[in-house]
Amino acid sequence: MEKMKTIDDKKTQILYAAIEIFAKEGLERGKIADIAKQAGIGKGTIYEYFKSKDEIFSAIESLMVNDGLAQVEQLINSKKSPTEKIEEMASYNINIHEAMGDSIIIFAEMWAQHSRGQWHGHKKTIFTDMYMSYHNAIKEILSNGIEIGEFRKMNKDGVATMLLALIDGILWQSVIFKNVDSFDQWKNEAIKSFIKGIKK
Amino acid sequence: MEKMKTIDDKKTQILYAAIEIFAKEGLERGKIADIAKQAGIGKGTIYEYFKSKDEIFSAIESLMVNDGLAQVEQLINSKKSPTEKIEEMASYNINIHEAMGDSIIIFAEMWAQHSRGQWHGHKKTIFTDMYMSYHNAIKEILSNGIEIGEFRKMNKDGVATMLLALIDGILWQSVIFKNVDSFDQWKNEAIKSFIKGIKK
DNA sequence: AATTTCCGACCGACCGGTCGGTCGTTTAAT
DNA sequence: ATTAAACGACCGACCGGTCGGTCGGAAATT
Repeated sequence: MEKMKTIDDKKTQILYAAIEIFAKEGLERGKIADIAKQAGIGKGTIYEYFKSKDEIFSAIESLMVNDGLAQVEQLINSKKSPTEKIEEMASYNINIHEAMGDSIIIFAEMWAQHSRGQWHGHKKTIFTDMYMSYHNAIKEILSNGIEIGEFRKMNKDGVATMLLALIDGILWQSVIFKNVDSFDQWKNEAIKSFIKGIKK
Repeated sequence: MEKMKTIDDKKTQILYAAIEIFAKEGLERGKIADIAKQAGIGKGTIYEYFKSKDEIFSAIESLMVNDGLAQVEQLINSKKSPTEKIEEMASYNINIHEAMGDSIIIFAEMWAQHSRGQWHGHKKTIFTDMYMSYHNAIKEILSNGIEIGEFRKMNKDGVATMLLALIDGILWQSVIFKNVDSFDQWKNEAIKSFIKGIKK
């Protein structure tokens, strides 16, 4: 177990180095040698823990996806009102870059990889699964809100898609216009408008 | 002049081949040799018309960006009501993939490239300019709508950001879940909700 | 009209640099 | 002393870009 832990730590160390490099350079231009340097280890060592570059990338995806899903689950099971839940989910996800710092850009890489993959008819990915989970979580909140009369009747799939779209889109714009200081204000207006759009 | 036309046609021919290849493989994995093959010409010939792979990519961006901006300008100057303008803009942009077919994925590539570019502190790109244009166009429509009492008072930057985010996000989800047949329904619900959120 | 010269679009074999992955050796741990 | 972990020089596949040569047709010459 102690040994297991050591291995996990090293894997994590490599993973975080890889996140930084891939975010900065992209999957193709980010070199294994760079990751090794960033992690402060030798290049060969990386291959003691991962079979290939692709495996590293997949591991990063799992890491991030699982983080997000854990957050959602926690939120779903909390005692807040539907409106608060929606607000919180949007706010949390839009602010995710505060927690991730600049490495947030790695999501762009993931998007590019997976949209290409989906398009090629590859099997469903962990990434699309994540979207489905989010989508369903939101639907659940909406159903609940409608039930207790907090929200109007609506096409729940449409609205769930909309909220996810909103979260993603705002996040991306914050990446591109990263020096916009009134971002918080924008974000709040967006969430407020969204809530107004679904209120009874 | 006749010669000029020939050159333009060849450039266009290469560009469309490149769009197909880059959409399918990404900027890094899409090989010049593949583009040549797709265009039905020799590899060397490509370099008669473009200086480098990057230049081809830039040309593709200009092509797409300019198309979008022309659309926006036309819409802005039309005689429709602000509400209709908003609806139409959202609808047009969300449906853009109908016009572009599979090549829509090249936008993912553009996103990835530019967010990375921003990170590296590159100068503003044609891509960010495009966003600003859209943003300002939406603000103008909103201002007008508020003036004539069709929309409530709001933080226009926030709402413009929100609408752009929404458009992008929905578009992307349609790419990832491309086999969703109720997409139109979702789209309409999203637009309807948005409008309700900004009505007076 | 026939013939020669000239042109430049087109081509793809080739070159040089790059980088993922390997492996024999060194170092550390037990 | 034995085993496990770490290492980085090395290999070779790969690919963007180059360049000398080809060839069809236009212009010049006869």
